[in-house]
Amino acid sequence: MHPLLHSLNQAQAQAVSSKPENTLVLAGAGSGKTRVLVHKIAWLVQELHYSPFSILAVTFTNKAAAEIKSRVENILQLPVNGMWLGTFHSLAHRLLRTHAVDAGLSKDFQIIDSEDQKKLVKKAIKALNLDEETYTPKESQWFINSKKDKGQRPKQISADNDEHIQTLLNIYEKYENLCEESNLIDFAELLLRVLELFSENEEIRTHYQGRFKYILVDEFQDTNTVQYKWLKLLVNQNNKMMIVGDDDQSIYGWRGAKVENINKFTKDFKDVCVIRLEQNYRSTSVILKAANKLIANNDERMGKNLWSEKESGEPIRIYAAFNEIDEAKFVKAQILTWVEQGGSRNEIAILYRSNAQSRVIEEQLIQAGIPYRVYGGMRFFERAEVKDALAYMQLIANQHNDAAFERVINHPNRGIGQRSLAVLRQYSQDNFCSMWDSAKNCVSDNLLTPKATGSVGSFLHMISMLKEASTTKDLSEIVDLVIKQSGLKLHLQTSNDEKSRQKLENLQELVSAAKNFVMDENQIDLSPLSHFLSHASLEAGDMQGESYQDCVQLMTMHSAKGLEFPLVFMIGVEEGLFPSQMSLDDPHRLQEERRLCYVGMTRAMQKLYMSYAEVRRLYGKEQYHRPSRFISEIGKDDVQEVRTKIQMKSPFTGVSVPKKTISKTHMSGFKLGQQVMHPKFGEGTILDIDGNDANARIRINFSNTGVKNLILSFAKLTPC
DNA sequence: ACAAATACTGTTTTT
DNA sequence: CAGTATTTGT
Repeated sequence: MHPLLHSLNQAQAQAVSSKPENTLVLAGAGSGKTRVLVHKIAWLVQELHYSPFSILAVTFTNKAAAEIKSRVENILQLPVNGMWLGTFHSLAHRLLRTHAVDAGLSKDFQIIDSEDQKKLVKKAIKALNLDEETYTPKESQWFINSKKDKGQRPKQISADNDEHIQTLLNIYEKYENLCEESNLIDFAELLLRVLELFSENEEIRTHYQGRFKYILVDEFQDTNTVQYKWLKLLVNQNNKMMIVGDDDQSIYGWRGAKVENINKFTKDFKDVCVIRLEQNYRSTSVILKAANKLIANNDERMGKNLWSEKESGEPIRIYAAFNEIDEAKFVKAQILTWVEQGGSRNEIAILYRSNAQSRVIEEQLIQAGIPYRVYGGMRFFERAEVKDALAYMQLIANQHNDAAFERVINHPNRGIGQRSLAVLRQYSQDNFCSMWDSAKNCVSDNLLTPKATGSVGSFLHMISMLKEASTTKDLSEIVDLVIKQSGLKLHLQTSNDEKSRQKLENLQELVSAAKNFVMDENQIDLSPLSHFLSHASLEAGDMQGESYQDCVQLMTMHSAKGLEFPLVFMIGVEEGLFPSQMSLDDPHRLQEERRLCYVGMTRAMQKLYMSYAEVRRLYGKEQYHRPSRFISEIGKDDVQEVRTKIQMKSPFTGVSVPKKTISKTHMSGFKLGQQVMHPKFGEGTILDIDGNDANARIRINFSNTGVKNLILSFAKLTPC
């Protein structure tokens, strides 16, 4: 057998070694899809002698791209720099830099993130003199992006006599103008421009069709309309494509991803070979069985049944908490037990639907002295102080970037307030020029107060000086100069609180980032400064590299996709939270929530806990939730309830009931959650023990007969 | 021009 | 409740 196929199962080997043809690999959770992708690339190069230059591999995250790159290089034992491997966005970026003029862009365009985008949209709304109450930046931004994700320009959309839509279209159009004037491109635009480039420019299209002999796409269920069209334009009779994805793990529909693209692929392309990877190497079969049962409640699935050779494993434990604090305490207790038994903390993940849920858990973990790490939140290049510094750099690279100009003109304070700014804005609007030019003219024509004239003048001078310096100095020196000359550093040094210290540290970190920055050898014609700025927007930087500490991982179920942990807690599994309130009335969104639950469950390798709280403090109000429908959909077979509602009287009476800790053994010798044998009812799980003597009532969930309440002294129970 | 006070608003976020 | 955004007051 070929060494590349050695470690693969039959389906995986088929995907890797089949002769090049359009292929759909339906890869279930934990079925080794990355492995297939990596081996396929290696196979193409090693066995079929494809040049790396003729392979295009697309992923959604930089992390995934980096992983594929390093694993391929590891197998081939040679660098694969010639290969086009990256995210949709980074590839689009590269294409647009190479073909800027053909794409109708000026060479030094800059990329903006969604925060900058929102500001620009806001500006567009203001410029159109619209009421910001009826046309919120948020809604408008969402409108614009969803249209761009579908590949639509304002002119191609009909408002259907709907005044509201028509206005949103006007905002879209105005926003486009603002972007163009400042030479800015947002994330969606990056992709849309490439689509338009490919569809309108036959020469370029045929060039890339010829160049890419084989195209691989990861996480295909997450592609949006534009990305799909983009790929479709690249494929002709002479090249082939392999897409890898899992319709059951499509959880980004709200961001424009179209699961249907998987199905569409099999119809749009001729003779698509479909390969299913159904053997799971991650979870126990109990977990898989439950996950399969859950996802079976969705319709329009491609169909897939995960199985495992692993032992059945422990049942999924369901904990009915009395409130969110009780839930957190339960999780804490289980973690302590796990660690006591020799488990390590980074084997543990606590997954939740929304970020706000981490707080209560954090409080308990802190109290117990358990180290933890919360994923998500601000990323490095998104932090305000870092973006301030970057805005200076953007302005140095392009003085006509109004967004950058407005961000830094009075930050740190230079005494240029709303009054002066209004003059500058008005002038730029009247004369159709950038804020930079407006400032220049307002200074020379004395249109500002003497004080403001001085401040603006020296600001302009400073930027010009920095621009001058940027041509001779290297990148990290420029960054260093920027944070000093701008006054950002001084500003943070004077305010002497903990926050400022942290911010200062981040700026220093930015200097190091610049120092360590290596230019992508594929784009030599870009200045280091512009290159670095693009990198900063395209790769916001998780900063997850550092902490190697052994700590519990806290994250949303969305960010858990692709990861795996021996012990997983899914918390807040309640109607209205998970599935989320906003998804309850829409069957499609509800199914996406279910897929999210599926993703969450399939993260677990050995043990899975799911919990819900009867009452939860949310937005300052107490909310009563029912257990999530997802819990009942899993069924009873693979599940063990740790405590039932009998304990839940207290929230209604307002009197707190002494809580039973399940780790504590009851004086009867039995403890909650324990497996017992009854002469008549057979095997069961102890759900609750009420009372402390022989008259204690015991509640047991029997696998054959269901839940029964018994008197401890009469029930002849034996542990098993 | 800035700090303080008040109003508002709450999923998920690969780029 | 808690964070942000905007408005108000000096």
